[in-house]
Amino acid sequence: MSTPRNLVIVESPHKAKTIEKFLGPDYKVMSSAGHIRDLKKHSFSIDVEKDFAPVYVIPDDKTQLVSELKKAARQADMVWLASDEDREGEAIAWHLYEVLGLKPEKTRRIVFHEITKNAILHAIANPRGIDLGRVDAQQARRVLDRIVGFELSPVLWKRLKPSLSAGRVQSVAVRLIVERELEIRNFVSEPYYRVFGYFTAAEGPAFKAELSKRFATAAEAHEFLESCAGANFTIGEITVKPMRKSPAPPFTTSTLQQEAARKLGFSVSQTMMIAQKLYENGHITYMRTDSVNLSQEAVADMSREITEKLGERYLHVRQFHTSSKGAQEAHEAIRPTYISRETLDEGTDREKKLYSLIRKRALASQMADAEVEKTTVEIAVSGRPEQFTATGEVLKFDGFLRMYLESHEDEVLDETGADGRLPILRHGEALNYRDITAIERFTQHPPRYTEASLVKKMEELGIGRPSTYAPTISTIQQREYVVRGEKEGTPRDFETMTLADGKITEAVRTENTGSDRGKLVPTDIGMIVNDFLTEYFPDILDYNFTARIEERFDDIAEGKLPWSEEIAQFYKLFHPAVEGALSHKTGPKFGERILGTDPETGHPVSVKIGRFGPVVQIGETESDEKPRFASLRKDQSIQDITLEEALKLFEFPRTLGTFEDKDVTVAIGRFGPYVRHDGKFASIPADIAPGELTLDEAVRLIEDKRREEASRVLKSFDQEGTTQILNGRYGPYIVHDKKNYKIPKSITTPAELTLEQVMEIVKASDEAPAKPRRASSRRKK
DNA sequence: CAGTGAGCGAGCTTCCGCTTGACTT
Repeated sequence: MSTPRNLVIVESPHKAKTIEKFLGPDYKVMSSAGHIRDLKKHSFSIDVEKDFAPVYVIPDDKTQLVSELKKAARQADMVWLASDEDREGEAIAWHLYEVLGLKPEKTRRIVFHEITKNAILHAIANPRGIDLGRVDAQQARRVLDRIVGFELSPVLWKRLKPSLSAGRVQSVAVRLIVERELEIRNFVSEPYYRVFGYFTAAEGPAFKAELSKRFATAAEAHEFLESCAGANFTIGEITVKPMRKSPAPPFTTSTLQQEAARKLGFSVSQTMMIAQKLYENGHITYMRTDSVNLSQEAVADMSREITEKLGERYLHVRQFHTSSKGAQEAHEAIRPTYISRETLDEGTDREKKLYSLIRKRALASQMADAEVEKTTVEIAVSGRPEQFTATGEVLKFDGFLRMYLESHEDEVLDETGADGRLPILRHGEALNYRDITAIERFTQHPPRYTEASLVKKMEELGIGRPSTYAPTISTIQQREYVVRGEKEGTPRDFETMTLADGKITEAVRTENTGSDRGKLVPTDIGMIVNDFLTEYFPDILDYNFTARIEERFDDIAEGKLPWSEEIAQFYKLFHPAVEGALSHKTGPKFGERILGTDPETGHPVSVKIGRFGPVVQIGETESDEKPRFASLRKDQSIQDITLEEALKLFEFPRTLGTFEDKDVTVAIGRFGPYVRHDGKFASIPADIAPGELTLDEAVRLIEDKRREEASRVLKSFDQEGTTQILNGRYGPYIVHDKKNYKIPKSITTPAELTLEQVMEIVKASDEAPAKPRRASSRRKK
């Protein structure tokens, strides 16, 4: 077998495989699997004194790959660096050139934005050199992010809490969430009344209309209904307007994440994992992209598909242009690789659903506008200045809607029923009312961010990249700056008044309000870290910081200024701010609140962020007496905890008395209140207040727990309990050597298993190939 | 997935963007 004379290096192994097929036996295609070199992971690795010289290393998990690339490069007559045409891709090409020790005459830099044979052949026919300007811009980006992250984070460790982190992207993401929460907190919801009427004309069914005016009070609404009782209703102006709706562009990473969340309920990281699978299996193009562009081949295929399946009338070839800040458009939009594949017959359910969403969105983008006829009818009320308005929409031509309907984040349930068809109505025609209802509504605070809407906002601000949206969202949750809300909300009454047959009846109905379930909510730590950073580093936390710095990177790319100069200018302002923030101030800790004094000891009581999170402290650290500490419960907040609530936290641990000659104590632990006795623990159920727990109740809990433990052991094979069959929350399972094993479904009477059978299951399970770990699993430290 | 339960005197922690595997609690 002769060795190919050409080596092509791309970023993704899957891309390499595809391309190799296009290029024939003269070409070997390998991949770098992303960056092959970076700043050291655990050290600053930037020499501030020497023009910010970066110390690059090849990470351990890349050394083997790099040596393979080196070997292949030596054997080739020509090496084609085919990393992506964006800033990072250019840097990857340069690192490859440096690390592999390539020679200029044996190296070419090529780029393509689509994985099609033509695009690649065209690229090979039109090589260029490495764009060092762009490489420098990347180095500046990299160095800046390292400086910001590695200088800010230690400030947080010293002033607030160890292991915290800050960065150009994550800190701004947290800020968005914190500020939204403050808006919500300060929002005062006002009630108002909307009025809906159902009317009938001479012919046809009743139709719905809404009063153009909203009333501020129940009295005004009532008065209006009263005057309706004896009023005449007459059709006023009728306007008929043709309208067109256009399809959305095909998916980018960000829009895919948003729509998959709304339409399929996927989290941002789930979407990316599923998309990765689809990509690896060759079903879709690359899933980390900011481009809405489609290759000519793809457009041609889609045109054919639309014309064949739906007819010429449905086709409308369009070119979309990206509007998002900082887009680098190294790839195509996300689309199916074979558009005629309507559904997948392999893969998981979720893969199939996501594929179909991607396909429909891509196809719809090349389809005709939908045509709608919108009719607006005004209805006058005699003796009143207010008017009702009825709207009807008739779809004249469905166009792209046949394929795909985009959904919107803040979709308010439309209570006007606007999409219905109105009966035939004439100007001046008299109407009868069937019923008219005034409903109390409340003004709404702005919505909390979801993962998906946060990604949308970040993209608008140009913060983060397609490859980092999902990781950033999990970082800010791992640091516990932000949690997904769990509050179910509370019921709220609202009034309704209905006029029918000349009589007004009133009723009170109930709705749920204030739920933050699944939404992103800042924690105490998130709030205080944000306050701290915005106070000391307002420039970095500015929503436009990234956009501004991107302009500087553009200057660097154009060669207007050496990158180290640019960084030096930044550092001159930034570093003193770091020193300032570090300079230790005496007095209360940042974000600390003094609640008052402890009536028993007279010592000050305060709440703040402690080593392990929010904590109440009685007494001062400097005093001779040791201060006492107690953690806040999960549902309590530094912002609004009262002195009484704080003092209550010190009621535990408390000894209730003795049982069987051993102390019975009640305490609050990491997982809620519990009773402790003789080295054993029993949780206190949520419906018993731990403060009011009596010794009798505690003993009962201990006995319950003993019973539960006794029934937990189905069978024990030895005294020490190294091998047992236990009854768990999810049915029986085996414990052997402190590891848990699943009992195969085929065994219906697990209590009758023999030791031999148990050991067989253990052995089989130990030898089984490791199951892929669910990436969504949150790592508890 | 399978059960937990402290303390504020260890040492370590940390960034953003490219990209995939490796691997038990």
